[in-house]
Amino acid sequence: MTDHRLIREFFLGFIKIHILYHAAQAPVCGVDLGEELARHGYHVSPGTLYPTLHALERAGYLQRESRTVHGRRRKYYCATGDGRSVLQRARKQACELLDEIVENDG
Amino acid sequence: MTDHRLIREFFLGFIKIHILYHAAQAPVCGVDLGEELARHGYHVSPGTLYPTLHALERAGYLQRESRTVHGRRRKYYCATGDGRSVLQRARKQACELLDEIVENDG
DNA sequence: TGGAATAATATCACAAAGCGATATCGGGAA
DNA sequence: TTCCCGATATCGCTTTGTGATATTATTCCA
Repeated sequence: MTDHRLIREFFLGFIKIHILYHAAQAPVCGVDLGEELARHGYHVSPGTLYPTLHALERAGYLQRESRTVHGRRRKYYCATGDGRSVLQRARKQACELLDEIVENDG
Repeated sequence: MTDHRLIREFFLGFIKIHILYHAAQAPVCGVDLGEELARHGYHVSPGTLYPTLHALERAGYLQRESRTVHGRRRKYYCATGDGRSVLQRARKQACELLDEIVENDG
């Protein structure tokens, strides 16, 4: 395993939490998410992004809606109630993680 | 995919960051880590924990040392310099994640 | 009106990880 | 020795990650 890959594993969960967060703020489509995540330094290829969206939808955390925007067909995703609870839980656990690992900044 | 499994995916990275953190504080062995993680609500089976330790060691983030404690043979892991840099980076990214997703607590 | 180009999403194929179950290893006790 | 047990290691199967490629659907322009 390359270093690059192992480091990425650390943050795959972060990426999913980001997706849930954005879908809780406003409906978002795949390309939007790809660009938004890239702005945060997470480079996600379509082969990762779309299957992730499908999995989150299957799990009932995202709801999909087809729209045509500028003549392009897009799938917009919005967090469901369940999705928002999971996001809330992720917030809590991320806080706890930080509380612990930041106290001694070695 | 069950909900349980998908939720766990969110936090697998957290678990690895925890491991790196504890190994940066003091040398730790597998059983210690299992118990410590359980205290934080992360239940990690040996089939996950030990391969993870091996991967972190192969990547050069952990250094292993065999010790005999109370007549039992244990492998203690300590974060290397590279491991500490990666941990530092994880801290930074976790902070950024929280800064974003907490600002609007919907 | 073709039909090439483009945008957005979906899928394929392979490598790798997650994990419960099971095996192994090594020291102590008897 | 032999058995036991704590600790670690590995197996086998399922699932995920991902770059590359395909599919779908619309626009543009000769």
